[in-house]
Amino acid sequence: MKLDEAKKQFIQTWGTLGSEWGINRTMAQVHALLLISSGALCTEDIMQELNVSRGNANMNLRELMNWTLINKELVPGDRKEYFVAEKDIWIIAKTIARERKRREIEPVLKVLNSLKEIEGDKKDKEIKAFTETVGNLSNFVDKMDKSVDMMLKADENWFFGTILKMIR
Amino acid sequence: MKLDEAKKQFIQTWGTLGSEWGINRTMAQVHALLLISSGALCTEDIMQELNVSRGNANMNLRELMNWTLINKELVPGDRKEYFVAEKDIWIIAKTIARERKRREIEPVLKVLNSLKEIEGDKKDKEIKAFTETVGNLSNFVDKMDKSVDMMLKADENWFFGTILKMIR
DNA sequence: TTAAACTTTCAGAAATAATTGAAAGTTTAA
DNA sequence: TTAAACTTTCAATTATTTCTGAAAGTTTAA
Repeated sequence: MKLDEAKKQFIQTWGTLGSEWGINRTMAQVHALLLISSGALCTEDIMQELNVSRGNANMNLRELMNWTLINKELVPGDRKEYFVAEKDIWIIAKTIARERKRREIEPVLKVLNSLKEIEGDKKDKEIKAFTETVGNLSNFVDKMDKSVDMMLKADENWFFGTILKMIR
Repeated sequence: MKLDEAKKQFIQTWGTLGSEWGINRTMAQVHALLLISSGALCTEDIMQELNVSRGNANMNLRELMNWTLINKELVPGDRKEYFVAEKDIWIIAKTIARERKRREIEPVLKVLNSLKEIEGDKKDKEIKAFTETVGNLSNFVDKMDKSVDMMLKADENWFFGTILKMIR
């Protein structure tokens, strides 16, 4: 396969995966493009490669910076801003895990905890069913949260080494 | 807090989390409702509790059955179909992991593997950057995939026990 | 049979999310 | 200063996803 065709497919695939996981398709595509580029790209490059408007490119670049998945890079003697993606997949994975934990898991955990105490007869089966599910879920999400913390501190080889030798 | 208010909040929270993770909000809400109900509910119940149309309720119930997160339950002497959710959180987590792996991770892995071989000069820096990122990513996704397989075979206590004692 | 009870379908409507592009804002070199 | 080079904003538009509800389809009891 030719490089250009392969790039297109990669960008397309990554965009689709992103949107299946609740991430704006273009943001995922910009990320994909920067991931496979050898050097830094400017807004203009991204507009051309992905056929998107300046506003769209700018917005998603900013968002990727919020996620700390890309960085600005200055080219001496050039006023334009250039962007590079972090290329280390383990660092990328940890960054995404950290952000989603912060934005999504932690708020849910707070709500779940606040729902543990319900007024009324503790023998009532509706109250029992609710309390039990919320309790189990909160317990589970808490363990997930702690597992993510663990992963965030871990070294890649040690992490997968330990996980993968668990069974085989 | 009163049960009714707590139920509302739970359903709302779960719906929001679902849509952040690329799952239809209503599907997540129907699931939430069934998770905290003590008995089986029929389509009518769901339409009322969530204020959704018959078509919407039906569609999302079917989808939840596809995911095997809920089951039909027959009530003797009643022609209506009733639905119950699996309540064991570990089983739910494994079901979701298994489905997302099958629907999303595996297809991506196939594409990544097909993109490893690129025509052209292997010294060219564009080709090098592409091949390296795709290689690393494919390697990483593969390990993720195997980790999910491991989790799918594991017992909850052993799984979290092992993970959580890794650091602390 | 048949008709009531129930489930499914799907075209159109509504809601939500993403995108455009031109104007406003900012920075920099001279 | 100032004007060219660049970035950001945002109202309006477009695209995508979800939902509705009536009609069609199916099952069952009598």
